Amino acid sequence: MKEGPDIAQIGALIGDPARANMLAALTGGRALTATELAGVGGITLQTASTHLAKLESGGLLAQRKQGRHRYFTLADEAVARLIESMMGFAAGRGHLRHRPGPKEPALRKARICYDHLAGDYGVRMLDSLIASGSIDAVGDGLALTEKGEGDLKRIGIDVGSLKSSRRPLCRSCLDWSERRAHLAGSLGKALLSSFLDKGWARRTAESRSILFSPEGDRQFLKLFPVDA
Amino acid sequence: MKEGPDIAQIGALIGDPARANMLAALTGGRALTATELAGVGGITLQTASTHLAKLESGGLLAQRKQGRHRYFTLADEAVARLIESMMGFAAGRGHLRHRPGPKEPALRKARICYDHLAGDYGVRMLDSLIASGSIDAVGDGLALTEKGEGDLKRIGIDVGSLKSSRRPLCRSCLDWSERRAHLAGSLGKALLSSFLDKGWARRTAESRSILFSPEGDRQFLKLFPVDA
DNA sequence: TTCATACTTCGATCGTAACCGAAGCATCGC
DNA sequence: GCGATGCTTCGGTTACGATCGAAGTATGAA
Repeated sequence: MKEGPDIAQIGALIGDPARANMLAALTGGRALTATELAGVGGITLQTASTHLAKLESGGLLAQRKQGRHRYFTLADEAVARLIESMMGFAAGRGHLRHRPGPKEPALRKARICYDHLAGDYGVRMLDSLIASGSIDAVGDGLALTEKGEGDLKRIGIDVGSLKSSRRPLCRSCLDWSERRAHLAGSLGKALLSSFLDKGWARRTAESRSILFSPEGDRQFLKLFPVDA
Repeated sequence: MKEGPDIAQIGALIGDPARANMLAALTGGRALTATELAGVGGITLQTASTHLAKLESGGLLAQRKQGRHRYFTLADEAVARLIESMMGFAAGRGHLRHRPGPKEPALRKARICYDHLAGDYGVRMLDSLIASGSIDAVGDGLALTEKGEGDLKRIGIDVGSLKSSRRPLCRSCLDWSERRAHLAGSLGKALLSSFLDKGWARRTAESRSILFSPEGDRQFLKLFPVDA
């Protein structure tokens, strides 16, 4: 009867709409203050405070006080993966808060998923990397090929240093808007960082969407063609 | 604000202890009646009935009426994966309903995880398959090698027919008791089935544990040696 | 020191959902 | 037909937790 991990606790933590909204907002990867999170949760600061305390003691959030602000982030990448996988699941069941129409077109085109690129552009990038033979889709997983390592070095990404990290290089992550996989893992992070560094795109202050500049858009589409 | 899938709904569904227990029980893969599920949930039949109705309308359960019984199963494999991934997550955080000690040794040794083998034996099997070169662990995923295909045929598993299925052949699944990966996917299912068919092991009526016969135990350990 | 901002804690209200007893259907065996 | 079993629906109670106003604490700015 009472065997195994307690799913109900974390289910209940995520099960409150206000808390779920906060967690989803933090999936954007950047640290947010209690006041900001109260905003996305649609609740007052007092209520948010108790919610945040619960989430923290439940191990889902980490906080870092800085001056009189209190910045919250997801506790680690495992939490981010859990939230994303629940999003993918919910999207597949049609549990949408919104009509799935093109209500937030920028968000569907390109957004940040914890630390890597998601949305139409994220899916396109992975498709293109697979089509060009830079990444092998083998079974359920992804693996970088030698050709891919060379190609990436050419656009300024040093795969060697990424390999030394404990975190997997390539990981596939289900995209809730496209319902297809995009590239996560340390390589996914490095690629997004490089786009931002190059000035091709920038993060927005309020939302999780990634805005490409006209020039960045052109470069991105050239670098990751479909039907390659 | 209101963008994306609704995590809170499914979180709330899983967040109730009675419902969580039922879902965890159904992770055992076999269909259970409403009365049985009431038992694992620790509630009366009436209460269970309303819970089950909610889970079904939430898309987590499927039911099949047979005579005057009503059999419930998880709606599909995606639900099973979600539950398992939440279990893995909860175990990693120390959210245990039980002390993590060897309280249920049989369960930790070998149990069913939806339709494949988990626990110490499940992890051992995958380790051994990788060590012998039957399965390649590449990046985040698993892939069957040619050698593996031959080895499996020799113990009576026709990989060809499995390949034709839409379901992935190999998938890695995080084991919550061992905190390491075991083999899921259609191959994981086929392997467990073959053990049961051969009479090496049998499922228990009440729990998710898999009981190996003395002879089956011997054969299994011989077939999947460690330090091979 | 004083005021303002950021946040937490307290206290009280309120709504919802979990729960079970009892009654109502449906199906099976006879 | 009859009773028994498996399950659902109804009604009413209860308990928990989400919520916010108000007051309290901490940090920074003037």
